[in-house]
Amino acid sequence: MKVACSKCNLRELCMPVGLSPDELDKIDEVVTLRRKVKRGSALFRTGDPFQALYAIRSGFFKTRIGTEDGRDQVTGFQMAGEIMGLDGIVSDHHSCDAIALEDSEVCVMPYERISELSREISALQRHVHRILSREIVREHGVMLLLGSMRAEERLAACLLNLVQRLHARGFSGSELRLRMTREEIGSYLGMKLETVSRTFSKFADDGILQVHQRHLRILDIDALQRLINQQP
Amino acid sequence: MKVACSKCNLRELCMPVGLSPDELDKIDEVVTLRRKVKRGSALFRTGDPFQALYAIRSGFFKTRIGTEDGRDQVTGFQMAGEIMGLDGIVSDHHSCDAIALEDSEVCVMPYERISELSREISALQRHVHRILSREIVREHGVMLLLGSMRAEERLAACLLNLVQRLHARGFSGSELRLRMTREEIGSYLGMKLETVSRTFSKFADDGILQVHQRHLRILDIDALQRLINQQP
DNA sequence: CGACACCTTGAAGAGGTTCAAGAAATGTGG
DNA sequence: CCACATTTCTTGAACCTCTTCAAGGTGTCG
Repeated sequence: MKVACSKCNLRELCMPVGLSPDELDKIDEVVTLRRKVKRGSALFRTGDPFQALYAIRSGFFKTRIGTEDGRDQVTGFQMAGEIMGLDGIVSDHHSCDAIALEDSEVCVMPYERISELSREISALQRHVHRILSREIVREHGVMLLLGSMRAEERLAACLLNLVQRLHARGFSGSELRLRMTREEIGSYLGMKLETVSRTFSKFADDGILQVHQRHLRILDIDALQRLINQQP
Repeated sequence: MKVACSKCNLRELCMPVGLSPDELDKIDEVVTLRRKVKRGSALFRTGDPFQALYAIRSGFFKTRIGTEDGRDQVTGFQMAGEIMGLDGIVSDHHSCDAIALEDSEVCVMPYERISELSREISALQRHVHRILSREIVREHGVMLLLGSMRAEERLAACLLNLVQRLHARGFSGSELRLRMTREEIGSYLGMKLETVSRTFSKFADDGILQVHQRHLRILDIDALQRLINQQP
């Protein structure tokens, strides 16, 4: 039932590499339990006490922040092997919602345990730092996207990013099934759902993409790449 | 010449609180040297090998990322007591530029030393995690700003944020001297310098702000606050 | 004092939003 | 398994915000 990290096929995504057998044994104690999250429900919500980081074992999530006045911003989409909950460290409370976009399962890694172990295993310490830093760099990229790109470029960048991450997990490098709505994509990319839909249609007209609802087939990946590498 | 961290008046901004005298002694070894950075020059640049984190002792910085096609996004403005360089941890190379906007001085904290010490001092370990997490949460806020706010709201949010951070450092809560150009503000906020200028003028017309070049006086801070708390 | 960078303002234009209506897919309950 | 309700997606047309282009003003530094 519970698969040890040391035997998990996602280990290279979540855990440091190059550990000694001794260290590998200890690492197995990081994950205390698994938790299933139904599509549409929350792994954690803004304000929840922070206790653990979560590695996605299977499924797909969005994270989002909201404001009192009802504004809503999707801050990212997360897939297998990625870590959620980093936002909670600073204040001991989560500052965003993590919502499953399909039935999912996560590995619960109590923060206290991670902290203790990374004082013993410097490779783990380094790994935790890297995960945090990687998220900062990822968000820099989103800021570039939101701050300086136009609608077509944003969507192209988002699709390329998704397909590349899926490809790294053994899925097709040209075909994907979106787990999110046009509205969620729009929220992430700072545009309205109608604009997302129109841009999909334009890509289809241009022969870059085949769009059937949430099934996408990328016909011309170079064209997508060119879109984001060219100044308007 | 070199002021020990334990005696630095910015200690509460950079360093963990509640350390034992013994731990305080060790903390002093984190900062190996100070480095002056002239206005306009870089503390580090994209591609530079990552070796240290930097705490701002005095001055003001911007961080920015660029792309091959000449796009440019300011990812943040940093002031005394704030930490830079976190982006470099993940890949051992910096992924943004840190540029001084006025003559500045930073405390160099070699990453190796921080890592070693935070294995010994769990308060330091926790502190490093918090700093990284805080940056992630800050960037979530910027994503909300860029993804869902309009020009006036963005500028209002930016000004409130700046003045609040300055206030926390003992400066006025209503008056400030900008260290950056309209273009840099615009890059940060995802708008053109003309729009920044126009929005300043509008705020002045509305009696919210006095604007004389880079000297700003906030006349109605509640009005600014209301601007960002109201849906369009 | 002159050169340069920075800022302001106007007018025209483009890109994206809003509002609206209908189509397609998905889920629900009988 | 089908009928119906609901959610999601697409598309059109009018509108609005911000950008672009342009010109002139202001401040700063050698």
